[in-house]
Amino acid sequence: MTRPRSSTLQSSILDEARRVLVAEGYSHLSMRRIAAAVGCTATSIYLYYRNKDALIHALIDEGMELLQEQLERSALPADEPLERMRALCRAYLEFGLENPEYYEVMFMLHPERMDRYPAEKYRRARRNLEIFSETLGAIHSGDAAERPDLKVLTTVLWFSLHGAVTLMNARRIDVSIDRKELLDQAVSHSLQIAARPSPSQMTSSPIQ
Amino acid sequence: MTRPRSSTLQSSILDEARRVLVAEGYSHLSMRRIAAAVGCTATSIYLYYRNKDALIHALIDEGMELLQEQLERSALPADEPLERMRALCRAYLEFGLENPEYYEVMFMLHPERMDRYPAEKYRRARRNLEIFSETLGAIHSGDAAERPDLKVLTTVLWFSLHGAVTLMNARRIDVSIDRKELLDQAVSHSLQIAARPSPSQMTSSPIQ
Amino acid sequence: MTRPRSSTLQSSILDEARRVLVAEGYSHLSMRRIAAAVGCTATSIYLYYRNKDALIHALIDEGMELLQEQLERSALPADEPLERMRALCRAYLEFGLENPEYYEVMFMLHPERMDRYPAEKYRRARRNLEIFSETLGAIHSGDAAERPDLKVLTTVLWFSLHGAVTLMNARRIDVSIDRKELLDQAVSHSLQIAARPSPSQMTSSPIQ
Amino acid sequence: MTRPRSSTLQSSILDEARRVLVAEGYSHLSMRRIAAAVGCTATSIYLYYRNKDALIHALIDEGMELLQEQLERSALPADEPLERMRALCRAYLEFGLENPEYYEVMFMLHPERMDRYPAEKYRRARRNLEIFSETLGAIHSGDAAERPDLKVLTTVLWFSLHGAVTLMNARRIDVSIDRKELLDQAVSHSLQIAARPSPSQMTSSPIQ
DNA sequence: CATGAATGAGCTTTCATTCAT
DNA sequence: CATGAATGAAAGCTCATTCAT
Repeated sequence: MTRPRSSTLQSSILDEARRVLVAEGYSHLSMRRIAAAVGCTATSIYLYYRNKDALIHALIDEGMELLQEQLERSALPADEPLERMRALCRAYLEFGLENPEYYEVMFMLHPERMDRYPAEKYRRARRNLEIFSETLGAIHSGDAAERPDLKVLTTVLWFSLHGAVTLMNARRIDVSIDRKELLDQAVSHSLQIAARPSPSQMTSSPIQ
Repeated sequence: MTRPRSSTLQSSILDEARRVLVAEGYSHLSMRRIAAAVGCTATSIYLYYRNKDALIHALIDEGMELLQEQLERSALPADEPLERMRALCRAYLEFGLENPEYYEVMFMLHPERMDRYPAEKYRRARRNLEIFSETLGAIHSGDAAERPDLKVLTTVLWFSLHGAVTLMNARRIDVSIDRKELLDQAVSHSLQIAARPSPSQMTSSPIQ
Repeated sequence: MTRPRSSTLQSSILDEARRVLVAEGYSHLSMRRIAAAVGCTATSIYLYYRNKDALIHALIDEGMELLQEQLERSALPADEPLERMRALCRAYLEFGLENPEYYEVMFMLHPERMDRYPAEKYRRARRNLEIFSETLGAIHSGDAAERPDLKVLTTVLWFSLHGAVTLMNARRIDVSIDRKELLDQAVSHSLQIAARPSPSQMTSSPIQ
Repeated sequence: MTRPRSSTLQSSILDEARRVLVAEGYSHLSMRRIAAAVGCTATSIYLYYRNKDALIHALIDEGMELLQEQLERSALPADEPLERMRALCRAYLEFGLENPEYYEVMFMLHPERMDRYPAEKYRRARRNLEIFSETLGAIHSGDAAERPDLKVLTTVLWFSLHGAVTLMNARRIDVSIDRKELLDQAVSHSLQIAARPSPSQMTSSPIQ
């Protein structure tokens, strides 16, 4: 009556799309299947999303926002940059491991495979990296001259986290390995980005 | 009469499957297309591979072997463990970046999504990790007591490399970042695994 | 309040339908597309046109009127019947060649394939033929007794012109043929209708 | 038993395609409909025709061949060129009027709307025009110097015939007109191509 | 006068797979 | 050892149209 239902179908569609995606993966996500599950015709989906890509973009968007929230929430209690960074890493891993298919659409889809990719959608994605960048910058604040580019460092940090999430989600990890310790070590290793000596030193004598 | 020509078709199929995979990507890898390219009918493929999954498993197998060869070849000239490790990291990245589709099938396919998955297939995959493990073990040879489990360390190292390969292949990296420097830094960061202090120290004061 | 603005949408729809037709062809003429272009919903079109056929009939009507105008305008300066006829032929060809999609809808649609076809719609179409008829009649004014039926002659003339328009628009003409000369000859041949000897002579000795 | 049936499905498909085409027109010709009518799945059609275009091309081809046969058969008994020409015109009209949809696919489809048009298919189409050309050439044999290009004359002749076929098939002809006389006059007019004076004369004094 | 929501039928095409031979 | 024939399911998408408001 107070029309909380006028947007129902649209959100049901997104809900169901997310569900199918999470449960069965990207390749099983079809318009028809969503429609069947949500109780409308495939055609109706097109009333709300111009095409399948648009629907997926909405999902990605949603995921990026969710991740951003989780990252920001996790970083709040930490007042020291390094602690903040550790919290961020943990939050990122958590998000990726708890929302594996979400994560997959967000970070594993190859853009060249999406016909129409709205560049604008990447902005929100970058925002998440910037959260890491800023914290990393705070840690390294003193020695701007000698450290490698902040963008590069952030990306390398991202590599670690992303590798952890995707390999674990793809069940590529030996089951005999203790999951908790693995995650701890992954975080520790990631944090070493923050402790890296300058690249010149690195090259000459990487270990000590 | 008893010439091994009968095995020709089987190997042609695998060759062609690999070619299609590398050239056009996993999503274009269909039985029909392989058959057309190899000059037989789609039906014939089923003489040698129970189904598409089986064929893909064979491809994965082959890819793992190829990667293993490349890793071993790259490590040969290095007689110092750390140099060896650096060579291994570089070789891994190179393989992943030069064979993106191959790499994807090898490491990004979710086993639970393939029907009838023979767990046995992963054995060869693990061999590749062992190459890293052994080198890592050699570096850490002295302090077995205090360092974290070798398997764990190797896996964390793998995270870094895998993250680098997949994010770069998925074109998720800011184009303004210099590719070469990024790779150098990724390798450097990965090598820090070999330089890690003991975990207890890590936890208390990760930097210093 | 009583301003004729209410007729605006109706005419916009027709305008847009014509534009889409001319620019993109009959096969792209869909209710949705028209609605999108005109800035209303597809549903609104049904307020003014019972269905797609009705809309198309309106278009045909309009096209017939347009053709009529062009024919009449072209014939104005000619005071001699034969010159008038030549002008009419040229104008007809011009119209057909310059508005291929329009022409197609006007003259190539099969009425039996349109549901609910209002035969009355053809009246305006016939007016265009009458323009030719009248001129033809003026040329032949003397020998009413022996010439074939004027309607028949006009139709045969129409055959020539229509054949020229449609084959050229369908790109069925050998590209090595000079377009201008072809048109000249087509007009010349059409004009021979006006110069035809009586049918009896025709049959006995068509040439000489 | 003597396997006259091995090619049955293929020919049934073509038969049905032709039937649908003739009965309901090009726009109603769908793979599904053909499959349903012929009793197989839509997929099976693709065993014999690579896609819808290929199927249509087969139809066109068939039609062109049929027309050629009819033209040649009709011309046989005539030993005088002009009589031969008259027979050809009549045969062409007959073919077009008796196989309206066939004719439509053959001559009214716009090639630019067919994605993949095999240029080779046009060869057979041209052969049919050449039959006219040759006969026209025989009539005009003496005065090669002054007559317009033979190709042009043939095309203009074709205009007349094509216009007659298409307008009649599209039911655009006033029902009060006697069909037989109309056809006679159309043939007569077409034959005037063979009797045309040189273009220069035409222009100076078209009627006498 | 106009809309928003929804439908159902339809489209071409691709796919992995099976079965009789 | 290999094929040719055929299937059934599924895909993304567009269409004209309706109905309640």
